[in-house]
Amino acid sequence: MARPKEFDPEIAVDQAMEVFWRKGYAATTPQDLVDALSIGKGSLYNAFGSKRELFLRALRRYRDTQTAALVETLDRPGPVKERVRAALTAIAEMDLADPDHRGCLAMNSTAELARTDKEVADLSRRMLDITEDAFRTLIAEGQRTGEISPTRDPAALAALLANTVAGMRIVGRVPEARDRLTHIIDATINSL
Amino acid sequence: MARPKEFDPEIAVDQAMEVFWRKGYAATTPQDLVDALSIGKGSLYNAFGSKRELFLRALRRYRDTQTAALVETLDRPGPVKERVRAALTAIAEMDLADPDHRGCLAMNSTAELARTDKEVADLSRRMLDITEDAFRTLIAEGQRTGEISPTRDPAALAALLANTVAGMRIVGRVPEARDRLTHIIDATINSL
DNA sequence: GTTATTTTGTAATTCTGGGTACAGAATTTG
DNA sequence: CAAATTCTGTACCCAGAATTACAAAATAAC
Repeated sequence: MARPKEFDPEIAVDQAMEVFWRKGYAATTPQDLVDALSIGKGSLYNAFGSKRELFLRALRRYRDTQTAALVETLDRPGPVKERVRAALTAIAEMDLADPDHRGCLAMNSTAELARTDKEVADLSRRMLDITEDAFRTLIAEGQRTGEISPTRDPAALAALLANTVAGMRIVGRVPEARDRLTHIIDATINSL
Repeated sequence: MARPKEFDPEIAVDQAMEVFWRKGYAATTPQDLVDALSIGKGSLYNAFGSKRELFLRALRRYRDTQTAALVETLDRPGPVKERVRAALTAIAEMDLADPDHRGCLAMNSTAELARTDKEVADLSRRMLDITEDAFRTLIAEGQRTGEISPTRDPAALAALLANTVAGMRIVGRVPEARDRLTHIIDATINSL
């Protein structure tokens, strides 16, 4: 109906996500975004309205891709405990391999903004819910196959595993985290 | 030797800690600090040099008081598992009772600053180390008394417990955390 | 009581963050 | 092609952040 955009908003959101992930919300300036997305300020504000709106889009995108990746890993065939280990190991390796030590955008945002921004808080809650659901389903399967004791409460165990993931993503940001993360994974698997 | 300070720097650091804890580092302005400490800007900068230096003093103080409180709880008499439960419950209740949902200053600061501020990152690592040590000692005691299986690796289990605490303090900040935290504690105790 | 020293409060000061205004360019529709 | 509409880039704007400057005040030492 009129002049078309010269950039792809979806790609732009992805790029914005990287910036927010690396620097945090408050520390990211409009100029950082303009530089990273390679568009003008006019286009930025025309397309996304405000820094916060763009941030929320980026955070939603992050949640969706991350939870999908976790569910995908947990859904692969094999013994249940091995699948849990694979998922935790993937997360640990991801954090350790990242030279920027960005951790998890959602947990970082929770720490930074959950108190004042309800929308961010709800987004994080949703992400934890999805993570817990995925673990609960897996644990129930493990109890059917006999890999996990039927006396354990799947809901509680799932909450614990989701919490372990959340913790790892913060702990993975402090220096010399490798041994810590390895210990956490080993002890977790031995606790199932 | 000259004019004495009209305020107690120790108390001022405590008050600054409260502000940083509530608002985060970047979101705290010198004006916020001046208001909370009830001193002038001149005094603030004369006494502490810069916002960052004051923040680091506050963070150190936080680490010291928090770790001391945890160690104190874990050192109380009673069965080992009950002591772990008491410590986790105390943390959960603290987070749930706080109307501001501030979580843990050290973990919040890690999420916000660990990537760029080595001093903050090292401080957080130290706090995790102390926490882990306290749990490890307790677990060793549990293995001596037979409360905890001797086949388990105390170091790994301690890392897991410290990580559980770290996770809880983030997770406790999202809405409707009570059930989640209760589940986490129950599953943790059942995993020992 | 004078001097030296440190603290205090107020008033600048500088810089940046987040955003707006606007003129011109690129489209679609008819 | 004209009209209507939406995008783009540049320039501008204003508030507030973090600090500094400085004069006046309070004290200790002599």
